[in-house]
Amino acid sequence: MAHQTGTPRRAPLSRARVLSAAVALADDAGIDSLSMRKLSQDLGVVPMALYKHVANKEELLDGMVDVIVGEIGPPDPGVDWKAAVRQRILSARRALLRHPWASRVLETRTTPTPAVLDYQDSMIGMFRDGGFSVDLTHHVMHALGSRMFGFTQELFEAPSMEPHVQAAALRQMSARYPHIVAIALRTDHDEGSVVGLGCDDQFEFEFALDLLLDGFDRLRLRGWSSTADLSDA
Amino acid sequence: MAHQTGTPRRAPLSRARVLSAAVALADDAGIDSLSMRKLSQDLGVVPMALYKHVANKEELLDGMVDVIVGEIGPPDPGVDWKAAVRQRILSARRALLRHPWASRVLETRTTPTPAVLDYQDSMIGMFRDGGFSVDLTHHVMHALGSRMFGFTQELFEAPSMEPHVQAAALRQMSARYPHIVAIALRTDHDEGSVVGLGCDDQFEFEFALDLLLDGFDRLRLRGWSSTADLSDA
DNA sequence: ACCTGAACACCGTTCAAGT
DNA sequence: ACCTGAACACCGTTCAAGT
Repeated sequence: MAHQTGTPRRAPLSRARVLSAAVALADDAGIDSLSMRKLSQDLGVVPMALYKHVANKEELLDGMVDVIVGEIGPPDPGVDWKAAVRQRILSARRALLRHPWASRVLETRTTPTPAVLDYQDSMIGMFRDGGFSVDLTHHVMHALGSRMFGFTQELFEAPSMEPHVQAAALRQMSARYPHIVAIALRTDHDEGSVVGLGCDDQFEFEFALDLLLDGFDRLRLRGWSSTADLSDA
Repeated sequence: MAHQTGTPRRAPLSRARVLSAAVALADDAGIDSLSMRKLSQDLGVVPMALYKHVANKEELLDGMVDVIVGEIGPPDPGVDWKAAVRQRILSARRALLRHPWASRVLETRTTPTPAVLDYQDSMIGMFRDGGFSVDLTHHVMHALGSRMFGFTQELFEAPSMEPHVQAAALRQMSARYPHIVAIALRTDHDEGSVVGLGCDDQFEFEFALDLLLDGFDRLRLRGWSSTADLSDA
C-alpha cells in the first residue's frame, strides 16, 4: 500500500491506447464529444501529451478509421466473385454499424490509411479473379463508392414522432408533396390502406448493392470496355 | 455628400441577404471559413444581429442548401422517364459543382428543406409517370441516395504530385498494393504500357448512374415487387 | 421593446518556461 | 532533453445591461 503514494503512476501512453480510448469515447458519447481535451481527460493526461502519439486531430481520426476498418472480417475463400464481394461488403457494414460515427468520419478522410488500402486492394483482387478487366474493375470500384465499406449516405432520417402526430403532419404535407407522402405511406391512389412507415435500411442497402453487382456482371459478360462499348445488351 | 455622415446606414438585413452572403463567403473562402462571426463581419454587422434572421448555424446551413437546390433547373417536359431523371440529376450535379461545399453540407442535413422536398417530390413523380409502382419507386429513390442530387461521396482524392514523384510512389506501393497500382496505372500484367493517371469524375458518375437507371428499368419491366419478386430475368 | 457588448464555455494548437 | 501550464486565436450562443 505504501509502495506507491502521491499521484498514481499511469500506464504509459501509446498510440494504440490513444486510439482505442478515442474509439471508446466516440462510441459512448458520440463523435461530437470527441475533442483532444476530453480524450486527454479520459486518459488522465494533459492535452499536449496526446501530441506525441498523434500529430494532430486529423491523424487521430485517421487512426480511428484504421481501427474500425481493421475489424472487417476476411473474405471467404472458395466462393465466386459476386458472393465474395457481397459477403465482404456486408461484413464491412456490420463493422460500421457497431460504430455509428465511423461512416461519417470515413467520409471526411482525404488520404487513405493502410487498412483502407489493404481492404481496397483485396476487393479489387476479387473482381480481377472473377474475370473483370482492369478497366472495368476501375469503373466498378468508383460505382461502388462508399458502398464498398457497407454504407451509403442516408439523407434525411425520417423524423420520429408519435404515430398520430405523424399522420397529421403527412396529411398536411400531401397537398404540396403528394408523391413523397404516397411513398411514406406506401399507398397508391387506388388503394387507401396504409402499409406502414419507416424503412428497412438493411433491405435498401442490399437492394441497391445487388442491383449494382448484377449490373457489373452483365457488363463483364458483355466484354464491356470504356474505350469501345460493344453493346448488344 | 452631407446628407449622410458618421457611420454609414447599412441596407437592412434580411434572411435572403444573410443567406446569399453566406453562400458567397463559402464559395470564396471555403466552408471551413464560414463562421457566424466572419459572416457578420462581411455584412458589417454585429454577430448577434444574424440571430434575428436565422435561429442558429444549423438553420443557416439549411438555408444555404435551399439556395443551391433552388438553382437546379426544371425538368424537360415531353421526354421519357429515363431521359427526364437523367437530365434532372445532371442539372443538379452542375449546380453542386458550382458550389464545391454544397454536397458536403447537404450530407450533414438531418431535416429536408422545402426546396429539397420539392425536388424529391418531382423526381418521384417522374418515376411514377414512367410506370414505376409506389413500392419500386421507394426502393429506387433509396438506391439513388445522394446520387439524385448529382454527387457521390468521392473517397480519398488521388494526391496530386509531380509525375515522376508519383511514379516512384506507385512503384513503392506496388509490392503491398499490386491491384490498386494496376488500376491507378490502368495497366494489366500483360501489357506494360501506362495508359494514364487521374479519373474523369463526370464519366464515373454517369457510368454508375446509367448502370442504376438500366437496372431500375429492368425491374420495372419485370413487374418487380418487394413482397414477391417474380424473378425470371 | 429592441439591440448589443461582454461573457461563457468551449475548441485545436503553439510556445516558452520549468524540471 | 523532455514535459506541460499558460496562452493564443478562434468558435457558437447566452444573457444582462444599455438605449
